[in-house]
Amino acid sequence: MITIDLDSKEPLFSQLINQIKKAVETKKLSPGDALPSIRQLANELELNSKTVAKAYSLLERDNVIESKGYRGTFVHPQAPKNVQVDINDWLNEQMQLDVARYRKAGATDSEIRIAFTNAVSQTGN
Amino acid sequence: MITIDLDSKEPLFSQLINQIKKAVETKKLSPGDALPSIRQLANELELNSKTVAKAYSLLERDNVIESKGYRGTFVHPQAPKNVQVDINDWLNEQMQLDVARYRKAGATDSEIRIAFTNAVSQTGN
DNA sequence: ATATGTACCATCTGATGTAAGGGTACAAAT
DNA sequence: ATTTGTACCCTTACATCAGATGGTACATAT
Repeated sequence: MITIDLDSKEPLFSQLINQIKKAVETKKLSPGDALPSIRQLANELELNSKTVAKAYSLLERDNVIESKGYRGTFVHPQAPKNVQVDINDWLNEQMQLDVARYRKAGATDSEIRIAFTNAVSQTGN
Repeated sequence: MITIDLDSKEPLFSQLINQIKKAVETKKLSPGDALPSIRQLANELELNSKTVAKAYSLLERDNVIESKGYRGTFVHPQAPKNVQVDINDWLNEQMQLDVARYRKAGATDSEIRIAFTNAVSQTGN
């Protein structure tokens, strides 16, 4: 059902995310459907469980799937809506605008990078 | 007049910038004063000319000094005003706000970093 | 016991960026 | 000829991060 291309430039966890999202779009996965457990899927695809866990946690953040602890992981009730929304698309747009703003103010790319590193690492996440 | 600490964590070009700015603040340097040429200063401080050139070009961008080509480099007429304005202060403030905005939207620090790298490197400088 | 998600610890590889140095060359002036 | 700023080329050392993997452990359930 899910295939992984080890030679792709696309990261493994990202391939997982996109394939699950596509499965929801194409109705191969419906709200409430159970997903394979992290360790199961990792075993089938011969991936590390941490890689699958990363994909799952990001999918859960975007409300595409729902973790129910010891009961397993399921497709989120609003998954069909939420697969359309990609936070990274929004993020890339905003970032382009912000960087353009910094450059227009005369900042060097190097200075912008340093300020960015400060903002991300200084302010705890 | 200018001293460089090779063991400081502060980059050499940055030490140069700050010392020249301070010299303007404390009136040791006045508008119109000639600065040592890039190669001269590099020789005196035993630095690479590229390092001094970097400091000078950043100081010129901030209108603290003024390059007059073959005639040399001079303190900018509005230097006393402009040494007060540090673009990096503004940059750090803005960046903090923007990153906070991204995080509030649910973005991972890793995703934020990737989007940032895209925005800076994809869009030509 | 076994399985669930989750949270830590750690390591490694590859990519990228900064800071700094070194070289070479140019036009425009003295 | 020499000096000015400036613009390229390339290299080195160092740091950080992404991606991925491995191990261990936990509470909560069946």
